[in-house]
Amino acid sequence: MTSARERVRSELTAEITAAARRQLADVGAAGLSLRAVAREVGMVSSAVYRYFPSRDDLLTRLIIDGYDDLGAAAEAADDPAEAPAGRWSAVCRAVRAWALEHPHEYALLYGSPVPGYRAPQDTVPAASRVGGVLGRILGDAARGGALPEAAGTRDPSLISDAAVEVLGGDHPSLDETVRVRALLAWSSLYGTISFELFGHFVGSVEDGDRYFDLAMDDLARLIGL
Amino acid sequence: MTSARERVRSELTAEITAAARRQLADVGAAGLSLRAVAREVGMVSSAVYRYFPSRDDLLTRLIIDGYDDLGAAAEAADDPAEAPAGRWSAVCRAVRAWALEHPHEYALLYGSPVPGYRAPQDTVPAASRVGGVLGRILGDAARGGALPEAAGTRDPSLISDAAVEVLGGDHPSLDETVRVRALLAWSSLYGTISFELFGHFVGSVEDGDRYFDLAMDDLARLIGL
DNA sequence: TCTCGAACGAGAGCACCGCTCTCGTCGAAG
DNA sequence: CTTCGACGAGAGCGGTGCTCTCGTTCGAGA
Repeated sequence: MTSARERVRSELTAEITAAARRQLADVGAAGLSLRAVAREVGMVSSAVYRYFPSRDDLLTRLIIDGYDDLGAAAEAADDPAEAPAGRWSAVCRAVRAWALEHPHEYALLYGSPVPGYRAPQDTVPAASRVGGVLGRILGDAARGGALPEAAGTRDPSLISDAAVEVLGGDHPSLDETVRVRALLAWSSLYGTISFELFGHFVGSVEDGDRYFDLAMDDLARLIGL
Repeated sequence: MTSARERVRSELTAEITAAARRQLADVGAAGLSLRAVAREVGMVSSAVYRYFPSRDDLLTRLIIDGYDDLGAAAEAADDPAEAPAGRWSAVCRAVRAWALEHPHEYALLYGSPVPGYRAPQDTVPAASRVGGVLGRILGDAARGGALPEAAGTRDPSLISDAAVEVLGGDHPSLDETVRVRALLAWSSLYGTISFELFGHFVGSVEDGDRYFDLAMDDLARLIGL
């Protein structure tokens, strides 16, 4: 039921986002210009507004695509047959590799929010894919008996039920203490990558690859994997 | 030996940076407009270029000031008479409090780099003040015997000599393993704050204050404090 | 004390930006 | 076949960073 008009519209939309993606990789989100994107696809700037109501909506599209691309990379790097600690390291390495390959996209996703704070609702499903992978590793480790028994405390006012579900759900090995550590490890992964990418490790860390592996091993131990 | 002209120049420079600081707090770094700053101080835009050669130089000034302000807050929060773990928590809390009070400045410091990657040289001394405080805590803990004996490994290609010096220098309780953990804890502090400030914890962490305290306690234990 | 150059503020202007509006055109649904 | 909506082009508005020029004014050296 797709008319020719709808097809050419979706093709043009894809072409615009592709051009925007290229420009994002070149000059970063701050330098992304809707007019330049229009020039690249051979349009006049006002015509682009038929497809994206504003520059920020175009950026939101790129954010969602970026989350999806990163999430796919993380999912592809996770082999459920491996041991939990190995899975954790592999996924962390994949996230870092993606960030190093797409620094401007990474900055768009995990750096300073760009506009008047983007609408989170649309980006949530794509944004939670990496967290989902990491949570699955934790849950599998718990169900596989790789985690020590926990004290079993549960404090509903600290971590949301949705996050508890993502972090492996209910299990004797999972309590608020290890869930806090899992969230901490999750954000620390991005803290490490951001520091490397944004230059805060310049002058301190000499061998980024080895430092990252050691740091992620420490985080795995922190969680108990 | 300061002529009247020099004095009025430094006063005007301060007035411009103050106006820019206010605008940064209002609309963020991306929305900071040199022309608006000029309007606020009652100048025409071209006159501001007598004091700052470009908008990015003005931003660099704000970055340095921000690092200094944050560093001062961290130093003020550190009481060397306290136990290492308590000092660590206090400094972490101070950094977070500063970030929550100055979200746009924090984003400017630790979010995506703004221009064509700022000149790091000028910002380095101010930027390393918080790291200096945390490193001092680690060194004091080692010299105070609060840390377990370490294996004593030293790998010069992993962490720079300058960073080793900041992280307490040479001591039997300090080896590459705990130094990696200290750097990890350092970046994790900012990873945690950034996730909270940039909205990545929305839907997961319900009680930000308590989560932060628990997470920082975990990091202190990771280092061995 | 006078002079001359440097510092300064103001203004015009350039190229670019996001975004809006209007106006022909063309395709597809009725 | 008609008609209406989607579409691209173009002009234009207000804003931006930045440059250049032009009088003015201040202050250091003669």
